[in-house]
Amino acid sequence: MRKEPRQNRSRATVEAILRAGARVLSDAGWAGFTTNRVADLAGVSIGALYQYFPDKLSLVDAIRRRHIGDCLSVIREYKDAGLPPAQFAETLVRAMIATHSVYPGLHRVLLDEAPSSDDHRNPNSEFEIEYLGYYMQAISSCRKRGPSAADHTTSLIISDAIDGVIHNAARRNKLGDPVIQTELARLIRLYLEDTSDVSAANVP
Amino acid sequence: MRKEPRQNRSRATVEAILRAGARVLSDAGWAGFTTNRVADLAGVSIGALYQYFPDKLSLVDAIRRRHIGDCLSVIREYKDAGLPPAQFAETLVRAMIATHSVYPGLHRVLLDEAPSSDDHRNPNSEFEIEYLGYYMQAISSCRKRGPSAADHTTSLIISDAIDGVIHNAARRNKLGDPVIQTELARLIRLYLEDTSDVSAANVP
Amino acid sequence: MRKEPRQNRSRATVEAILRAGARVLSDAGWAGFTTNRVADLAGVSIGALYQYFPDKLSLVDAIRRRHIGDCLSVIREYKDAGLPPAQFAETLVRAMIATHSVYPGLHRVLLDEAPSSDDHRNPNSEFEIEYLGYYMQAISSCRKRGPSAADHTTSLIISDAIDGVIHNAARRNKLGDPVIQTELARLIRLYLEDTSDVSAANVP
Amino acid sequence: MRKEPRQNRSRATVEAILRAGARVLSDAGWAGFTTNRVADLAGVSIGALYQYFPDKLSLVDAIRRRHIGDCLSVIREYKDAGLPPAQFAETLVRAMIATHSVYPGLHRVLLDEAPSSDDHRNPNSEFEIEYLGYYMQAISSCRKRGPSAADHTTSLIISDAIDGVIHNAARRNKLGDPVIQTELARLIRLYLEDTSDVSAANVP
DNA sequence: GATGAATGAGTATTCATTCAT
DNA sequence: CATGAATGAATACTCATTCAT
Repeated sequence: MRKEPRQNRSRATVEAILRAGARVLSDAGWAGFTTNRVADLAGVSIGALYQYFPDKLSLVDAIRRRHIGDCLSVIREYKDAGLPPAQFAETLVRAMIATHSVYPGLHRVLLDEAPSSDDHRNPNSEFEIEYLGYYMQAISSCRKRGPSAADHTTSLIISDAIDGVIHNAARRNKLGDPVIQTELARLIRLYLEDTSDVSAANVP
Repeated sequence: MRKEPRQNRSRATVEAILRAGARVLSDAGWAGFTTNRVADLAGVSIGALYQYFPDKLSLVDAIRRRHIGDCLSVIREYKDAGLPPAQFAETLVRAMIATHSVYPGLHRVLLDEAPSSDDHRNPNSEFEIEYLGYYMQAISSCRKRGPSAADHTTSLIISDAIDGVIHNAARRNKLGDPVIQTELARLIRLYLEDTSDVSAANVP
Repeated sequence: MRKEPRQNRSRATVEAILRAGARVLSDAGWAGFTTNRVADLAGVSIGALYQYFPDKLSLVDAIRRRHIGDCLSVIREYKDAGLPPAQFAETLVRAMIATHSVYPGLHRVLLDEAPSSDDHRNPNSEFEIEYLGYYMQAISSCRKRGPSAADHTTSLIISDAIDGVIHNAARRNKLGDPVIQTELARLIRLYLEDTSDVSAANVP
Repeated sequence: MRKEPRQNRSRATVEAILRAGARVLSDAGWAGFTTNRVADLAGVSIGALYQYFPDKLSLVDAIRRRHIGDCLSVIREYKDAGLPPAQFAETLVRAMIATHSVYPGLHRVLLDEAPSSDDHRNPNSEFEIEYLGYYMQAISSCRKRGPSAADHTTSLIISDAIDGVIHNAARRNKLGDPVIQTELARLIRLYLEDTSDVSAANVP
């Protein structure tokens, strides 16, 4: 950020810009994300936007930092709870859907479309590593045993399947449908409960 | 399309443009998809491109029509085969991954980023109806029973979970990883085999 | 200037702004001379700058007035000294170099790049008239005779040649080189000593 | 340049842009040099300008390359002629004035104001080295003796004095004045003819 | 008075599309 | 028919200047 907002007025401005930016990204995608449109929607002048964000990329980075923080919070909250698979799946799915409900398209646009200074698309980006790390902890905690090498693959499958279902539900405007939520949770539960998997081989 | 290519040369030109377009969409996304870039890569002049496609949208529509046709073929092929869940899941996943391997990013860009004249995002678009219809047939065929209302939800969950896993694998350059393929198939198989689901309630 | 600074604090503020302005003009040229940058460097707020200077032009005019005053002082000091050509040239060159050493680029930027309300580029500007007038006096005093019409041309040649050599030395970071100083003085001396010139014709 | 003009039409476009650019730089300086203004004056659209020049800097570089070529030609032409000082000075000054007469402000703007990719301001820029090299050859050729280390300083003084007088004459709209030309030539001749200089020490 | 947040006209650059050759 | 030069609306970003606090 170009400069730290000190007065109340400027903090409100920055907040409005971030909200408007998330809205525009979610609704119009990266191609429709123009700085003038964001400023308009935020109700500030284009100059005000550039007081705080030196360029378009830094704005989208700020929006991403905030959104990724939200995503990490969700999984971080349950990673050590030791809930049984049925409850873990149910809780995780509900929380993820809630996180994606305000700006349904935001996650996809931030991860797939929008460019980034730190390349978060990289499988070794800080975000991916932290995110999958939490998932692996959650899985071993859920299965009441120590970590296993195969948990990495399990994490990928679970997080990506959830991602796919939520993202397509958002596309179809069905994020609020309780049947989707129940069935997605069932998909995850069945996968977690099955012990005939490759990971079993690694746990003596 | 502005005019039907009749001569061989014209057909080759159109083919080159479509291939180049798919490549650019897959590699550079909608934001990097410029008509001049496509013409360059296709080895034709920008004027030639506009001979066959009246505007950018008609070009992306043509690319989409072709890609969607490929996707439909995959599921259409197995919808009446009556394979047991394990084999159906295995076969379906393998075929889907193969379909996405030539232009790994194309599917996502076409469905999520690129605008469209006929709104294919619409849950009632021709494509979605046909696609999900095939899935529903495949599911009831797989379960050796007649169709059920709940098969619609099952179709959504399965197709969207596959979509999510494949798309993120592509993003991580892991589309060829056999472990991903096996585990994705297992996820789908477990879900199909479980009969404690809501759909059971709908079948007397 | 918008208002005369009366208190000590105000005078210090104005002084800081003028110094910062000269520094920025010298280092970054007219294109890099922004009011916010000057205010920053001066350690005052942009609002304070606009308290004393109603706009950017008035600021650059104030800087120019001060610099031109310094230049006039140099030549005014020696115009009636009646030094022989060798000493006059030596002294003049040394003093001119000293005057340009604090803000080496300032003179050029003020005269060539920066716009001005009173058009100082105009050959009939107050500054040019006074400056060349002093030169003409110095020349006739140096040659121990009365003024001549041709002294105007001689003044132009001498002042412009000095200007060119000093300005290019500054550009090459060689303003401090004593060889440059010696040779420039020699150039001027030879020209002043030569009596076969047109000016001779004009003095009966 | 972004692409080589092949057809006649495009060669004319590039030529018009270069001429218009030189005119704008000369008349309005770097600060007034806007790409839209250049395109307007050239009678082409802004898009056409960017077909040939990828950005503003590349345009000013092209203008500079051409102008510097002209300057080098002048001195290159006389460097080996072996003319006596009086004629050499006369000829050089006349040619230099002619070169600066089409776009009187251009030289100053290109060397002092406009930024450059290859930093031609650098005393070690290709241009400076070649330019001063020619001057040194011309001086030793003019003095009918071999090269001397002090010729470097002599070159600086002569070229910079000429630069200063021409540039200020241009500023005063007096480039065409024959008295200026005569007197400038005299200044240079006297300096070249004087053998009491430091360079004498280096010639046994 | 002093501050610095906000404004918005102006500038560089891109890219879909047209049309003379 | 094919080519590629030309067009110009749209978009990112800057900076002189104002004014609420």
